[in-house]
Amino acid sequence: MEKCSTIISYYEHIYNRKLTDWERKLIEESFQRQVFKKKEIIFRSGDSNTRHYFVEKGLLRMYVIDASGKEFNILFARENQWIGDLSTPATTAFFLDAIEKSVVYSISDENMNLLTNNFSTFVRYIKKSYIFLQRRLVSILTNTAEENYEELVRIHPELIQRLPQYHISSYLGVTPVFLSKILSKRARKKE
Amino acid sequence: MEKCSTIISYYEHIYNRKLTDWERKLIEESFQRQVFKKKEIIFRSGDSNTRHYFVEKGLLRMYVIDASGKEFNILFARENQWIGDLSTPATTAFFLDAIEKSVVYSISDENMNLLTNNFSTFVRYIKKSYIFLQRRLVSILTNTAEENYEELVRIHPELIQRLPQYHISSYLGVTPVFLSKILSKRARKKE
DNA sequence: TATTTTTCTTAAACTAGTTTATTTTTTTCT
DNA sequence: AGAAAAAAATAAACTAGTTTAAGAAAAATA
Repeated sequence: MEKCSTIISYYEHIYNRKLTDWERKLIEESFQRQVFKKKEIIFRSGDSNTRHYFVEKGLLRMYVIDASGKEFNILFARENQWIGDLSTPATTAFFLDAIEKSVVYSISDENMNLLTNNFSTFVRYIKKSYIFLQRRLVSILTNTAEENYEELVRIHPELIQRLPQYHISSYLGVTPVFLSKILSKRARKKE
Repeated sequence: MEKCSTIISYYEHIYNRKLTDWERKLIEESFQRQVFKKKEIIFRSGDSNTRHYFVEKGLLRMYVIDASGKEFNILFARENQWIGDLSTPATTAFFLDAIEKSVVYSISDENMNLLTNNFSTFVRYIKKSYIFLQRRLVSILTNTAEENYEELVRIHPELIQRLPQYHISSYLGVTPVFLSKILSKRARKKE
């Protein structure tokens, strides 16, 4: 009958000690137990202030839908795993839904920060790196090398100037030969 | 003539306040100024205890070399950016080198943790997620879909049982049709 | 258990990206 | 400035992965 026992034992496991009454209270006030049916959408692209989810039972997935409507899964979470968009509270590009009927504990980003006194540079650094990497993975999964090149030109024009072409091709995940093809096609177009 | 002025102003910018004398002292004791020539290798795959690098001037890149000897860039860092392998102190899979002659401040992971009191669950969560994502990006850049499937079978056999095939194919970044081809080829092989 | 819906397989024609090799252009070094 | 080395372009034959479509198998539902 303990309200958040799964979550509390999770934290006790992580911290390797019993939680104080104050900590237990904070957890019980922060987390919200939710049940999702199979195929139920938990958040969708365009939503802001998405929450973090800890799966007690079931299976969730986070995914993107590209311009042509195709889905690409980014992450799954099963029992005792976390899932959510770390970009929160910013607008998310992802969808989260339940593959199986699932029981989860969810928490807002704000409360998550309170719980973990997230006020350090290192956290910002990892968080930023993570979000960056995530974006990159999505680009590679969803776009052609040509599109990824155009994006790079748009967002980091200065890098294009400073990098030899073979470093750019390697970043895009293609051969130098293929990037060269892309560039010559591009040059022909712009006349 | 101030010893770590670039780094100190970086932290003052991030924290949005002057640093205390104690903090300045900690920074001056933790960071090590280093100069790398163009093409100089800073760390290589197999090294452990790699450091974190903050670029004052120049351009660095972190990359993997796959089985066939091909390089894939994972990350670049220019002025005022951080680079390093967050998996440290574990053995790294990456190479770090200087694309241009570069001046950097480096710090050990241990000192980085002291500086940012990294003892919260949230940090672990992001760090783990980040490392996971990084591995995934590398897999997608360097392996064929077939190899990625074999890896998934090896590392998460239980997921294969629980996921419909089209979710697996989406995770691997290929079409369900192509995964089906892979599987039938695989079944033929194992007879 | 029969029916409907969802998932998986197969095939064939196609496209994105690779490989290897050769030539041209640009950069670096003395 | 001239020679040597590194980087980029081009071509042609190849392979990994896509698309569309139709049928088979499996799962969900009445």
